[in-house]
Amino acid sequence: MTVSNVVRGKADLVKLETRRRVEQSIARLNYRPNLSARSLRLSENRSVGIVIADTDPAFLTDPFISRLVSGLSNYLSGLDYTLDVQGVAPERFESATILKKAGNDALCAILCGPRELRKAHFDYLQKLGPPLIVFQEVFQSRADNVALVHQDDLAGGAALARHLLKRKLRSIVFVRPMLDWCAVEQREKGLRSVLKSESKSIDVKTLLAATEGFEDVQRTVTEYLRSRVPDAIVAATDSLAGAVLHACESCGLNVPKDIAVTGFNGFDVWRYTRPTLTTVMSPAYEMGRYAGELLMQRLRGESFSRHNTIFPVSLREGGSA
Amino acid sequence: MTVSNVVRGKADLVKLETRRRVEQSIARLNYRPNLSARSLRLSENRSVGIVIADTDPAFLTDPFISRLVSGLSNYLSGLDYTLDVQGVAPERFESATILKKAGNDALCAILCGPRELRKAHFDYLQKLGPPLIVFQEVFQSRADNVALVHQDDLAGGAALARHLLKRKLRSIVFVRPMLDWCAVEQREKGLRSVLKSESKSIDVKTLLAATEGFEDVQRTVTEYLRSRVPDAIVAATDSLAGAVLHACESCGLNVPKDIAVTGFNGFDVWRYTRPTLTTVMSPAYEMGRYAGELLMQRLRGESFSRHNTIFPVSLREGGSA
DNA sequence: TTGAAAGCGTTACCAC
DNA sequence: GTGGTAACGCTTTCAA
Repeated sequence: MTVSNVVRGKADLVKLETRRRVEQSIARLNYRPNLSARSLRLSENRSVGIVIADTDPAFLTDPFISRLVSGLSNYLSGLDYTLDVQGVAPERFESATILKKAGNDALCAILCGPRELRKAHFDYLQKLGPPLIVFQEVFQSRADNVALVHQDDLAGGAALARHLLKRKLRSIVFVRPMLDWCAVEQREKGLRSVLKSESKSIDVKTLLAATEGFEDVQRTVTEYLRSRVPDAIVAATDSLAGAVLHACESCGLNVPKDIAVTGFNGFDVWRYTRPTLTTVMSPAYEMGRYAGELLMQRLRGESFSRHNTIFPVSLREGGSA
Repeated sequence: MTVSNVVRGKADLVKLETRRRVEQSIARLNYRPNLSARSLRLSENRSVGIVIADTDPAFLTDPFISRLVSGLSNYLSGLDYTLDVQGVAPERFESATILKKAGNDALCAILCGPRELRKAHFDYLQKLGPPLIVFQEVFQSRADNVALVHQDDLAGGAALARHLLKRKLRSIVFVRPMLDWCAVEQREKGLRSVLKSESKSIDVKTLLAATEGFEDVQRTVTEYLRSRVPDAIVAATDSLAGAVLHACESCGLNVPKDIAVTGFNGFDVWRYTRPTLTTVMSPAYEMGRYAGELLMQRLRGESFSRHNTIFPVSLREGGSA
């Protein structure tokens, strides 16, 4: 017990000299306290898990995800909490190690796949028990252990639409990957709703690329452009937009004169392209950090202060539209 | 015990009917096995920790790091191991939560900062006890619980130098961030060694940007270009190279005609720029995956099959040099 | 085929 | 100030 008191810094409970002796032994023996034993005793793991559904093995490569996870991780580290990260294919979601065994005080998740599948995963996560934050989804839930955190992709899509309407538009193509993400659906929805209400005559098409990979997108768009050239291409993300720009270039189109191009999630890519991208800025890092705050509040015994948080986004004008 | 046998799938030890009953109760009670208790009993956590030293709070944003961590995480997930991820400022390295408490079966690390500091952190990590893999460092160690895994940045820098020597060169600038990374040092070393041996008359300067941030790099390079224009700029990474391209453009320089530019770690950025970047391809994902293999081998009781693994890199020619 | 007992390393509680 | 005792949930061992 005295050793335990020293380790945990209960300085007033231990005589100075005893403390010294204990500290020396700790240094000599290279002792580190066993986290499992501590967790077992306190029934508190000081650890949060995040499960990320994605078909891309390099799931942390997505700039939105990497920023969100960084923000969450840093906030938790500051409070001496650990973050377990696991990527998982959407079909295998429920068998993720993190979910099968109870080793985290709270869970976070990013889902993808068909809406029904995402809903099923959402329900599964809720039933697991521990406090849960799901990012970038728009489900309803009245469970008190669940909170949703997402950015306002609907408004983002709408803002892009309004921006594009400054030029005369007859046709728009929305390019997105086959894989379903709630955020992408919302972007398209926001875009279409403004276009429809402003002008019935604009032709809006959706173009699916097999994956988010550069080649797939470039090929799909190039093929499309061969048959007809829309007035604008709205890409679901900036990296798609980067591939779209190349497709336009290879078809001899000038952006933005012949065709406008926009992205989404302005992190870095928009700066590198020529012209720079008109895009929508995403507060991904802050969302991760905020989720950490919500969770810690909840773990302190309070209830979630918000069950649904929507982060605003902002249009950022580049040269591409 | 019977319950335990059911949970662990020791089917032959339990009568079918008993198993059914247990499974029903598990479903009804929403039971998940407690990982801490299991770890304590088995003295095995089924978890690996990775500590990443970085001054950038969004430490997972770096494309090399995000790919490496994804590769490691996926490999571990496949074996039902968990990955704890923590970013930490180099000054606070030793106080990282993951390191203070023993909660992982093995550790991984990516270091940065002045060489002496990195060495100190390396020694600290070794003394912790559990099997350790350090990425992107070139230290020596004969401890049997340590392995080093890095890519051949020396050869990468040399390859770039040889490529650049195809044009007549009088002066080269190597642009890098203030923050020290072993990989960056190696790239510079490889570059300089070839330049020196091939031609004594080439002037090689190093230009330090305050951070890796786009604006910092662009400003630093633009200012430099105002006083003189070298024949080539070798950037420490692709994202620096992206900023360098903008600086060149804003100074009215044509790349590659007036000046050559190269990057490093060809993941995505090189595709987006105009012209595309001449860069060096990095096997980051594979390095993470491979580290996972090494660790699991080691945790199975064998010793590290290799204490120092060097991954080859390859030059990828773009339009910028 | 089932289950009782012991012990993994820690901390809350309490007696000294 | 110090340290004995019990208990956290699990698995190994062994007896029933």
